[in-house]
Amino acid sequence: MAGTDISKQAMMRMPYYLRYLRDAEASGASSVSSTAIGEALRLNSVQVRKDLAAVCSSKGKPGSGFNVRELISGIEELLGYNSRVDAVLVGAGSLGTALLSYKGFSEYGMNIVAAFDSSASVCGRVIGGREVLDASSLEDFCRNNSVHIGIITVPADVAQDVCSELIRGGVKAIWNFAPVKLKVPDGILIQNENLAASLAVLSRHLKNMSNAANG
Amino acid sequence: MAGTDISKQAMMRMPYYLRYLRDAEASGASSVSSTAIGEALRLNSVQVRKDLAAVCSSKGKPGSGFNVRELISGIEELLGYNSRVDAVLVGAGSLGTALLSYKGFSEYGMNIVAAFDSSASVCGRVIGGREVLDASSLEDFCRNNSVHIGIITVPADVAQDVCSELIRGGVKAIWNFAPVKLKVPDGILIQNENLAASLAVLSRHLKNMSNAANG
DNA sequence: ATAATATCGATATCCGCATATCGATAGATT
DNA sequence: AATCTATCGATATGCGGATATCGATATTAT
Repeated sequence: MAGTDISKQAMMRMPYYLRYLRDAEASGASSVSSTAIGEALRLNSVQVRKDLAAVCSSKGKPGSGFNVRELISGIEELLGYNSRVDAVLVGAGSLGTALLSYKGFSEYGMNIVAAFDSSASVCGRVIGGREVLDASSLEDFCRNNSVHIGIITVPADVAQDVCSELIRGGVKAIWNFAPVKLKVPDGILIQNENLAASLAVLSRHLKNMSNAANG
Repeated sequence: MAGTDISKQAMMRMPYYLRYLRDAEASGASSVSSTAIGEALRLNSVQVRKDLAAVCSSKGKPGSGFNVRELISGIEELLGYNSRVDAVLVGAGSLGTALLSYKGFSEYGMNIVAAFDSSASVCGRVIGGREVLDASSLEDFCRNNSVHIGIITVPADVAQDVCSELIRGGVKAIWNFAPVKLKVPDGILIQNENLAASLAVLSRHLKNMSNAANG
């Protein structure tokens, strides 16, 4: 079945393809070549073909390329943009508040149904249209509402506890913004979104540049 | 010189090491073994040694391990947590506002000195203690203030324009939150922080799980 | 109809990074 | 002091993903 055999890396390129294809369709294109996509996205055309081949049964035709509409449908289907997945967010600090206020997630098929925090001063407040609930009810909430995605935006030292609680509540995939490696049983996915790590890469680049400049 | 020969992947693991080491130091440990680190962080001990060897001149000693304090200093130095790097943020929408409000960056040595937006309704507003400036002054601001890091949180369709402008202003590294592949000349680093891509990975996992369950 | 061009899919190669192996050395134990 | 154990660094192996090559096929032009 589609999806299983797609590498994580390829999956992460899908949103880029999708955006390009939507633009192309808006420009009136009905078919597009892997060469053109590759050029626009700075990807090898072979890689583009390989990625797209895994998306949907729609084959590319020599001479013309791929059918834009079919690819768009295929990728949207693959990414789940047409369906809705519920998620909970834990940790209504500055980053958590940020994500709660962000309007873009619904476009990606994700719906944050509830937010949690352990601090009494935050509980009860409404952020991004959702009331912040007490963290003690987290596990039950997940179980009762069949929530399978958890977003962790708590401080590092409590991230593991929150993680374990989410899993006990039935969560299968966790988006972790805390700068710690979480320990989870097999079958649970952790997707780390480590801002510190990204900054490290930026920092390395600047350092290398100044080193190169100064000898 | 330290830093150049460290892979991007290794660099991204550094914040995890640092956190672990700080915890260890707080617990009174003066030395720590690669085995212990690897176990805590779910990393191969060989990889840990290789990463740490690249950090600082401090060698690990057989029998006891690495000196905690020296490692911490080395990593902090490597990551630039002791120095200050100025950055500008472009796009004060919901995500941009989120990042501006986030207090954690200073801890990582990054200082967002100014925010920009093209919308008249947003310019002049104060977010996270910084006034939002008009986007037309972006390039000059970067040049005049020697800003070398740009953060892009604008909609996808204008991200490339903003990117080019940042580069003309002298920016050397860009943290890109827009879901597009930016085209830049050699020597400019783009670090993509694609939330849609992360969600894609979560989505794939859930899909695979339900497929596995339903046959 | 025929030739030229664009594009595809499949196979093979290459590369970076993670992992495994192994001899050497510091510290602990008896 | 002799021996044992933990840990290190260096070298070799393995794997996943990106890239290159090549024959085949569709479209376009003459």
